[in-house]
Amino acid sequence: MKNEETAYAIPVSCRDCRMSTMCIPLSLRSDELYKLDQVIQRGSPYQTKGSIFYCGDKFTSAYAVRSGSVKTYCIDNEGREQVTGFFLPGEKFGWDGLATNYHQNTAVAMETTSICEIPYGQLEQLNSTVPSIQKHVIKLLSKEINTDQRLIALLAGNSAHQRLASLLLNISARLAQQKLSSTRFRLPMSRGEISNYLGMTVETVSRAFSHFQRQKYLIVNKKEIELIDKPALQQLISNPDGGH
Amino acid sequence: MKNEETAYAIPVSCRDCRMSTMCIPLSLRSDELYKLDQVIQRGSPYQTKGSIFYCGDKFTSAYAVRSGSVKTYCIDNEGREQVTGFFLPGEKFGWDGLATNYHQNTAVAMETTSICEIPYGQLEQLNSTVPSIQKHVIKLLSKEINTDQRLIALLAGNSAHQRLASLLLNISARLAQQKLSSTRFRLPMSRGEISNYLGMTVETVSRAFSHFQRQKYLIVNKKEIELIDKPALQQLISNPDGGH
DNA sequence: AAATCAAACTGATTTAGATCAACTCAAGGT
DNA sequence: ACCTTGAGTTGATCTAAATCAGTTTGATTT
Repeated sequence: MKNEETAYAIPVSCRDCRMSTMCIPLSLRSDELYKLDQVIQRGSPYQTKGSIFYCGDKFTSAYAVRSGSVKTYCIDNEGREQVTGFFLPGEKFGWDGLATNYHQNTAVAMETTSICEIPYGQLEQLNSTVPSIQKHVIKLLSKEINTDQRLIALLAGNSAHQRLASLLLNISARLAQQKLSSTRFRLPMSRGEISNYLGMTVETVSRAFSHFQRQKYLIVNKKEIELIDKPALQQLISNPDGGH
Repeated sequence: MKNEETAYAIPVSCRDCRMSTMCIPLSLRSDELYKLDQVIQRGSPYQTKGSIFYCGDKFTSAYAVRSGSVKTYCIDNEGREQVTGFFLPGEKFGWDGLATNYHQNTAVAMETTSICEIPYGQLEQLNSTVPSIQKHVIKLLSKEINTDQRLIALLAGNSAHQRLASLLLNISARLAQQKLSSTRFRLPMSRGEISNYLGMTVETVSRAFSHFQRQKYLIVNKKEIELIDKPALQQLISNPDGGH
């Protein structure tokens, strides 16, 4: 195991978890937190490419990333994989199965990853004693809708360069929320995963990175990224002639 | 007013509404239905291009289409409109504001349209006496996530022809759910709205329609559509060489 | 009925990005 | 150390769809 930073002891309670400042517990009182704690399961870490759940599995739990990262993807009509989301530490995923009771996506760890599992049935029972939880679930779902709709807008109306710039700034902002560096980071996903997510080819992603580097917007070395001119990237997205 | 079919009396209760078979009331007992009825507001119809709510409005209600049709759109970074959804009779919309308490979209009637308004605050209060309602809301949100993710997959991995074919078959299926003809129908949205939604230009939409007609997949006359070879359209989506 | 205006269609041309094809580089495996 | 393998980059070519430029149609106004 090479990812030293993920090989730490599994926290025994939400209170000890460094994610707690942006996780569900945020909105809970101490006694409520205790009840949630009893319900959340903390398994051993997933290896790279390890599946957390498969498309078609019965929906029993939602999940939160504690460390590492996860992608979700679905298989469209004739067999092609379509990446639907990337999830970084502190982010929740797996709610897609709630409507049908079966997961509509497969979730896979993109690196060594620790996960909190939130069994939904037990969460629902908690609802009677901790009503704020269901509200929280609704907020999470609604947030997911907002995220998806932003992606729809990105895909429908933007050029390849704009899409990649958006993704990079988006990841940067999400890392900032976790108090991690928003200018220097390691992309957990491969070029292929990026291209699939953004609806383009690997070659175009690669050329876009090279172009950004030539323009001195960033420095890229494989998955290592250093953003050196965020305003320029921002400008690229919102302003000029990139979209249709 | 030329749309005779929409100018009927406003139902006074969910029980009398022809949509009730696929609306929220579906899962309610008689006494629960009565309580819901007290809460839902039925205003006078909206005219074409009339706004139901604006992006940025405080979120107070979700909505259901009783007759007519609605589009939702948001404004992206620099001013461009992006259509995020089309809603047909029986379909619910407006949940997008739940996470932030402010609507992230503007909703506009695409023709003369009657709407049920579901005040969310009152719905939440109902929750204590009719717990199944909150479950229903969660299902609706989750369904919206599934819809959005299917659109993401469509936009990310499919050609212009495939996108249009998908939209047509999707609308066809949704009309079928309402016991309306799934082969002959009138599209409520303009070519411009379709092109925006599907991330292409009006010209490409128009040419795709012409192409489908030449291939005898359908007959198109402005907004009137008759699907004559659904299997061929289906084939086009799932099978051949359309995507990247 | 003529004039106006917007939506839709069609053709010609251009272009962003896909496809095809090498090549480089780093990580394991033997 | 050598071979394999897969991810990533780069170049050359091709094509789907954008853009540009009318034309057609149908609704609305005068």
